[in-house]
Amino acid sequence: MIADRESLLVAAERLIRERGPNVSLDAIAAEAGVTKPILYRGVGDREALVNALAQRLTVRMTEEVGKLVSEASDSRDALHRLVGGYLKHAEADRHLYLYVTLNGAGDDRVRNSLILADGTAGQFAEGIAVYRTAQGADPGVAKTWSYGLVGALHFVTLWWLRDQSVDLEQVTDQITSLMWSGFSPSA
Amino acid sequence: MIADRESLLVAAERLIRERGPNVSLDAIAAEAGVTKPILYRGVGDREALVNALAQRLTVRMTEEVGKLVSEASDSRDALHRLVGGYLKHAEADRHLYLYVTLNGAGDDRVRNSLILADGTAGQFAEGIAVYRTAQGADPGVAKTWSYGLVGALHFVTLWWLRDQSVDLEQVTDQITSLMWSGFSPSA
DNA sequence: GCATAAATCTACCCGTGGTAATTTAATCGC
DNA sequence: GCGATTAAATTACCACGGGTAGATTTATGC
Repeated sequence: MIADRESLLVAAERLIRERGPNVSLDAIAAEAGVTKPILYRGVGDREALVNALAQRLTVRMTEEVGKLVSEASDSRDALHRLVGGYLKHAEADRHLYLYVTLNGAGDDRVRNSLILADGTAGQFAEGIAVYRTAQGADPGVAKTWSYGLVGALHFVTLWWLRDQSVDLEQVTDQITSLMWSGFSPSA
Repeated sequence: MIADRESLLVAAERLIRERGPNVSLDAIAAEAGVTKPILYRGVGDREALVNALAQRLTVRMTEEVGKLVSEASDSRDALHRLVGGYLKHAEADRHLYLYVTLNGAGDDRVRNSLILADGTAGQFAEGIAVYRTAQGADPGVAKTWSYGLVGALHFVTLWWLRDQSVDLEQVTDQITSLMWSGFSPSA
C-alpha cells in the first residue's frame, strides 16, 4: 500500500469516522497500511495531522454550505442556510468534527483548540467585511464577529450533538434568530 | 500538611496560575504537599478535578460579573458589562481559564469540553428565560441561546487572549454589539 | 512494648506521542 | 547474476501522564 500524504489523510478520516475521535496515531498508521514513522514523514506530528484534517473538513463544509447559501433569497435566509448546513454536516461527520475541534491537550492549548476556528473564522471574516462595507457599516468588527459567530455555532453544535434534545430545524431557527437579530427585545 | 478537598483545590489553582495550564496531577499533588493517591481520594480523577475547578471559577466570575451587571443602567449596558467583565476575568486568571476550558482529551471529549460551558450556560439560560418571558417573547430559545452566547464569548476570549491584537474596550464593544443587535444591517 | 489497624507513599502498569537504532529492500557497479 | 552500498521501512525504545495495587510507615489499642 502506498503512503503518500493524500492516502494517509484519507485513511485517517476513514478510521476516525469508523472508530470515533479517540484514535491513536498508531491506529491511523495501521489503517493506512504503514507504521508511525511513515505517517510522520507524510504529514508531520499530531498537530500537523489535525491541521490537515481541519483544512480538508473546512473545504468540504465550505463547499457544501456555500452551495446552499448561494441559493438563498436574502441575507437572513443565507445565514439560516449556513447555520442549518453547518449543523447538518457536523452531525453527518460528527466523529471527524469532534476529532478536529477538540484537541486542547498539546503544548499550546489555545492554538490547538482554535485550529478549525481559525480557518472557518477567516472565511467568515471576509464575508462579513464585504457585507458590512456594502451596508456602509464599519468592517472593523469582522474579525471579532467571525470568532464570535464561529464560537456560537460551535458550542451550539457540541451541545446539540451531545443532547439532541431539540430537532435540527428548531435549533437552526433559534440560533439564526440570535445571530441575525441579537439578544435585544426589538426583534 | 493537611489534605482536605479545599486545600487540594487551592493548591491546584495556585500551581496552575503559576506554571500555566500544562500541569500534571503529580505536580498538583506535590504542590499540595501530598502524593497522587491522596489527591484522588480528595477530589477524584482528572475530570472531577477540572469540574471542581470549573465550578469554583464559575462562582467567582458570576459573583464579580454579577456585581458589575447589577449596576447597569439598562439591559444593553448590562450585557456590555457582562462581556467586559468576562474578558477581564479570563485575562486576569488566564491560566486557570484555559485549564478549565481546554480539556478535550478524555474519553468523552464533548463532555469535557463543555465542562465550564454547562455551568455558565445554565446561568445564562435562567436569565434569558426570565428576560424573554418579561418581554412577552418565547423563552424556549433560552437553552440554545445560552450555549450560543457562551460559545461566542469563549471563542472571542480565546482568540483575544492569544492575539491581543485589539484592546479590551474595543472587543467588548464589538461583541456586545453583535450579541445585542445581531448581524442584521438594521443596527 | 507489641500487635493490629489506618493512613500514606513508592512502585508499577498502561496507553500514547515521538524518535533512534535495526533490519529489510532496492539500486548500482562489475 | 552477484556482492556492496544506499535508501527505505520496521521494530524497539524512551518520556510522560493518568490511574492503581502493593509495600511502608505511622498511629492506635491492649
